[in-house]
Amino acid sequence: MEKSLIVHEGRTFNDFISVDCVIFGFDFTQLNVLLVERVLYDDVTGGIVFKDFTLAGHHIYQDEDLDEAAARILYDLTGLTNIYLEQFKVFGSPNRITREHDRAWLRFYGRNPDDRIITVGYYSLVGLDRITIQSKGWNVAWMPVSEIKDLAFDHMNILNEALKSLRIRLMHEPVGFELLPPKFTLSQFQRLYEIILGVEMDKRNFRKKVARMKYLIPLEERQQGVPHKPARLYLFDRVVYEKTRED
Amino acid sequence: MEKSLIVHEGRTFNDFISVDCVIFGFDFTQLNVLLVERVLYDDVTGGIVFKDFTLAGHHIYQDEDLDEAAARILYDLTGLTNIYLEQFKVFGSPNRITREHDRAWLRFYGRNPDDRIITVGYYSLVGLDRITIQSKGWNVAWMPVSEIKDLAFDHMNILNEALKSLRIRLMHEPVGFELLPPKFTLSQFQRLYEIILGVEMDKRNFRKKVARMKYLIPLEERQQGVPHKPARLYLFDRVVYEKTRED
DNA sequence: ATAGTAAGTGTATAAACTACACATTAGCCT
DNA sequence: AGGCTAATGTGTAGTTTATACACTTACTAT
Repeated sequence: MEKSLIVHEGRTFNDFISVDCVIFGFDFTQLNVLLVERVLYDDVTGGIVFKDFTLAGHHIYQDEDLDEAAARILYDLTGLTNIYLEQFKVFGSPNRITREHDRAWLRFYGRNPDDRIITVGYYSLVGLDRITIQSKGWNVAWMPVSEIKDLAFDHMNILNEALKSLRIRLMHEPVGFELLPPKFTLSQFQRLYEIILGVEMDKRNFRKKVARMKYLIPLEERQQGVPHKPARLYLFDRVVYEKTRED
Repeated sequence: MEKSLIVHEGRTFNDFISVDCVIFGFDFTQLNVLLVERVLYDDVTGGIVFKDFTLAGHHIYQDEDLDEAAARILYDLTGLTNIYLEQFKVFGSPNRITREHDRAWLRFYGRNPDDRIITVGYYSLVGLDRITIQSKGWNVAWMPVSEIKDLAFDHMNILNEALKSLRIRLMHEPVGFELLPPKFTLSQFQRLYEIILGVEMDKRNFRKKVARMKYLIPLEERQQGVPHKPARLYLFDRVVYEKTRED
């Protein structure tokens, strides 16, 4: 452990703490995660040794709060602010990074793979339509959670833990709204629950349940351009929700 | 940030990460927390400048997992192993330690109060009768949560966050058993909920609810030596509980 | 024996959950 | 224009869970 050498815009990074953000997005069909491409080049030839994906993560600045760091990482990748971020777990095993290709990648970028780094995991929920990815030189991509088989470092584990937390949270609080556009149909809302929780739900019973949520505002507006009976659109009223929460 | 100098039993401490344990105990009357006395002595006279209390905390060893560190801290203070420990939040604000007496205390013990330390918070639940405090030179004490007005550093904040997590958890899972002796009465069990959640509950309705918990085993045994009708004793069956959980 | 104390028990009402089937209304196709 | 397709939208009956509420029982201590 040496004094930190990495400096950026006049601020010093803390080399021992990083934040990883699991950024979830829902496209009415699947739950997706925002991933960042990682490339290892050959020291000698400069050719590509491998490509894979990491979660959105970064070290924290020495004078930066953890929540701030998570918000910064989210902003740098998506341009979004004021998004709900949940700190769900810390990953601090001394053997977090054991696979040889992960170690090689770190060495290539001048890091010591034996340095111990503690990572604080956050997840955030973004409505896919609200976002135009601001790549800033990174190659980023939405990927369906169901298709992700492996990730860099221990990020697959971090993703799984984030999913677990999200599921528990979704069962108790209506966080699903965050993953949808401002106006949505009840079917879209139901599908979101079914996909994230991995269950099937009865349409009538689901509607009875959400009818009790006073913060779910039905509009006169309807879906347009669909080849079937157009569904009514709904709004999530955050103010009413905050009032309801007091119990 | 310099190379770590503190070495203990041949292992190196990580100076940037610590673990704080909020160790809860219930004595049938109140919810208590295990605290460790902190003393600041005068540099010159050696007299006591102040005494107060901290949570049970410690830096982690470089080769130690976070959960291991939490278990070690709990063991060192109570001699207990195999106790449930829940990692509930990370405290990493760059301004965690601003009060002058906290800074003075750190300086006295050779630390730089401006060093940034990230603390991972765990809480654990112990049945008070199971435990004989192993002080190992520290002055430790159980203190009722309701009587704690302030603690060292940001530990009051950590305690409050632990309580918040515990309450949420208690509403969803029957973790209360951990705070009671192996055999307990339903009134004790109910009082535990009332005290931790800060609510009053109806005796008959409470009993109806717990009657549905199949992992709560009624014994033939009864309370002895009480000046009123002796209550039936109950056991928590962990095996049945784990089976019930699968739903 | 009696007073004090906490244990233990039942019923009626309201709210929430589950299972289940058919008519409606838009676009699309011919 | 008419019929097809596809998803929307709605009601009821049975079961389980939540809430409100008061008196008898069994032990100890005086």
